[in-house]
Amino acid sequence: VIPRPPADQAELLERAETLAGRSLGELAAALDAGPVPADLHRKKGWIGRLVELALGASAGNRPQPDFESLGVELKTIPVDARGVPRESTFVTTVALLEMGGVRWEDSAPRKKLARVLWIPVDARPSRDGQRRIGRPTVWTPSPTEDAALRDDWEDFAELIANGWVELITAHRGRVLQIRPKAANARERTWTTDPEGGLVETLPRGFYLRRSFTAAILRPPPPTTPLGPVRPPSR
Amino acid sequence: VIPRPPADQAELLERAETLAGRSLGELAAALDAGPVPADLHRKKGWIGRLVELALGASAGNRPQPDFESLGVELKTIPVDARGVPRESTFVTTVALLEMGGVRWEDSAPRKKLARVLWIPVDARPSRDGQRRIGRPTVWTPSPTEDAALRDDWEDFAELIANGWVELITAHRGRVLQIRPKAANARERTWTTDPEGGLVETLPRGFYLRRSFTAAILRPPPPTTPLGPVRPPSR
DNA sequence: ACGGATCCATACCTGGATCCTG
DNA sequence: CAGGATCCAGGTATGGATCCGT
Repeated sequence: VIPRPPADQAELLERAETLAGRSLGELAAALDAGPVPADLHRKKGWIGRLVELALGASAGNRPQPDFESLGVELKTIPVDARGVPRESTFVTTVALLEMGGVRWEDSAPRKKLARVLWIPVDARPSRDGQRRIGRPTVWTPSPTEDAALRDDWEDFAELIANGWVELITAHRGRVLQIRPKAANARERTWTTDPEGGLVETLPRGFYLRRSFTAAILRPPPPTTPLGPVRPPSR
Repeated sequence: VIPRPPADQAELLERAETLAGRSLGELAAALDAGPVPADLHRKKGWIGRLVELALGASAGNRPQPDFESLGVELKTIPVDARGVPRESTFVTTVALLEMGGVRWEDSAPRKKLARVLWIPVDARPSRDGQRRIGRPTVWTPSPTEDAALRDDWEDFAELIANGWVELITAHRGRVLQIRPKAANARERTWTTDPEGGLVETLPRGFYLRRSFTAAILRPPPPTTPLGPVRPPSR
């Protein structure tokens, strides 16, 4: 039972809506994807792959968007009972050697984030097989959001291009972070040092902060000329 | 039971001598390498890996020589009852884009062939588990052999550097051939065309002709001032 | 709470070679 | 017979993310 790729974005969103409310167990059974692993806490990518399968994403680990012809990237995101993300979101690996001379507009994270289909997934503790899929959100960065991402990215790009990648910690960046992305802390990749030579360093990835994705999933309430609406007091 | 790497070439050769006369079944059992596959005709590299294991070769698919610190390349070679090779011998992949501006002395096949430990393996049909390992030969190209290899290599290098790789068939080369090296004929890699642009083509490898390896495994009988020795007629 | 560290699946690549028609 | 085609194992890289100690 493997669905074909959706023909257009409307069909993709339609399908994503049909997933809302279904549990992981139901979905896996319907897709003949085997039982929900008992040790789901060690199968970190399992839900993401399950939803890819359910939506007919071009499977595999290719660098293209999940729905290449549609230009849509799929991201599942674990949320609490209120729909607030429990984790930051991995965006893409940091291409350390290519951070010089690339503009934000042409950067890998910008391309990944150009259009994202967010699928929230209930991540309340101890409910593995019963965890439910939430309602999807298609998102494209607003000018404000794009500017915030660009500001952070340009800060990182300058540091890295100048060989100061070791100064970067997860504290940096208002909406976008750089954190390790590797099998373990002994992994190594190449970067440039302040003198322009090649040196080894830990592979890193771009991540979106929780506060940023929280705002995406919870659009602000509409404001009126009279100010924010308050619930009637009884 | 996995042997450590040999300390020097003498130890390597010693160990290789102890393999002579043993069957694949015996060797596999001694190494705890599982049973000899029944469908050995589809496990093309199995014997090569078995012997690597037996001799403590730095396992895996790294581009280094099998015995890196010794500068020795290990090659098993299937032979008939007389010790004559039944197949040509794969040497290395053709690095199509790097054939220009490299001298034979610095080329990949030259490095691979600088010193080879040949292990003949009985390849008479229908004797799978009973096939026996033969006596090893350590070989370094003689000046004559090196010149023959160089001649062929330079012919190939010129063709490829000028974008004429498609003209190369296995008919070409007196001792060294170029033939496909790929999972199948639809595989593609890059090469340069006659105008210097990049085009896709089938990945290829260097192979030693049977007649060449036959001469390595069967050194010529000593000649005397009276001519070749003939068996006494009774 | 979150910054640093890590876990799993799978595609891809390389190195081991021999297969198999015409 | 041998030129063209192919087969398998295992390591590495990439993409899916969440884990977990302080």
